[in-house]
Amino acid sequence: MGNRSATILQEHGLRVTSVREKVLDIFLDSGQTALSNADIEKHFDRLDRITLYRTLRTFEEKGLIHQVIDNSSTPKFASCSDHCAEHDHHDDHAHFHCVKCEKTVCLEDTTLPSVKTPSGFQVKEKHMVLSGTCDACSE
Amino acid sequence: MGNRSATILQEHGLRVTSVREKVLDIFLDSGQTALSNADIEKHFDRLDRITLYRTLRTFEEKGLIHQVIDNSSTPKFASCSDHCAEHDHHDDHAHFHCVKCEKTVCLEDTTLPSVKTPSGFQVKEKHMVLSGTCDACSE
DNA sequence: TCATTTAATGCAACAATGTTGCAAACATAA
DNA sequence: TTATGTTTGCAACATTGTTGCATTAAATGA
Repeated sequence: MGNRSATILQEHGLRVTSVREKVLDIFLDSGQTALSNADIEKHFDRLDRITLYRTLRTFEEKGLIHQVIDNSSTPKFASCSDHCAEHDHHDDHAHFHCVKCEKTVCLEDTTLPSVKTPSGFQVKEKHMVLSGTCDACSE
Repeated sequence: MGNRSATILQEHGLRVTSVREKVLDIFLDSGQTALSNADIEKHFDRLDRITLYRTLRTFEEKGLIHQVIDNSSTPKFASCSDHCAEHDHHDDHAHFHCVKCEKTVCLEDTTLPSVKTPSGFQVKEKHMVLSGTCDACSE
């Protein structure tokens, strides 16, 4: 019993607090969509922005979420899949950023092709971002 | 005659001012490396940050430079190749972001593979970012 | 269950950056 | 050289990132 987010928090060695539970719930419910700080704050009546900032940083450090790169200026995060470990994020699919509704979604079905880098370059992470208009905004 | 940057500015319908000339020169000399605001300011004794902000915005709007996505929080820009037009940037190669020296370079030799998107999605831009350590920092 | 320990929260405060308005300085064209 | 419109530099404010610190809350063991 106990809800899913509390379990996940404990598994990652984090204390279970109401803020963390709720923030994690929001990520778990967000599906394929990456969330900005503002997106998360909408779910709260009142949430200290510094607390959110630190919550997200902690979550990222512990491997619960990872930052999603897109071509907006607003940082966004998404929950990690199971193969993400602490300090070692893998997110091997492309993301799509809609320039109209500003949503950024994971394209789960895609896989990132390998790109050959010049000698001496050691690749740790790969990101691919497509941008344009999403299905809802293209109509 | 006159220098190259002045010509480019005129070709894009921009007035030739000392700030613009110098900023554009810096981009033309930067080779494969994308530049942050701070990188550019280093070349000046004293440069108003608002002027630089507007200069970069103007350059981007007119198609002289484009923003390079990387996984740092610092926006970076690079000069556009010839096939970039106003409001229509094409930058079909991957970029590499070194997490050690923070440099972001173009990997000119790479080409971005096409990724199939779900129906209804219209792709306008593609970006690929690799991160890790560059040749100089990997030793 | 309660007391102790340790971590999280909320607030103040500051830094950095994005952004606009406006007057003075400048580039361009006649 | 002058008239015109653009660019610049400054003031000012908004937003976000970041740290220190006191208060509050969670976990642990008795």
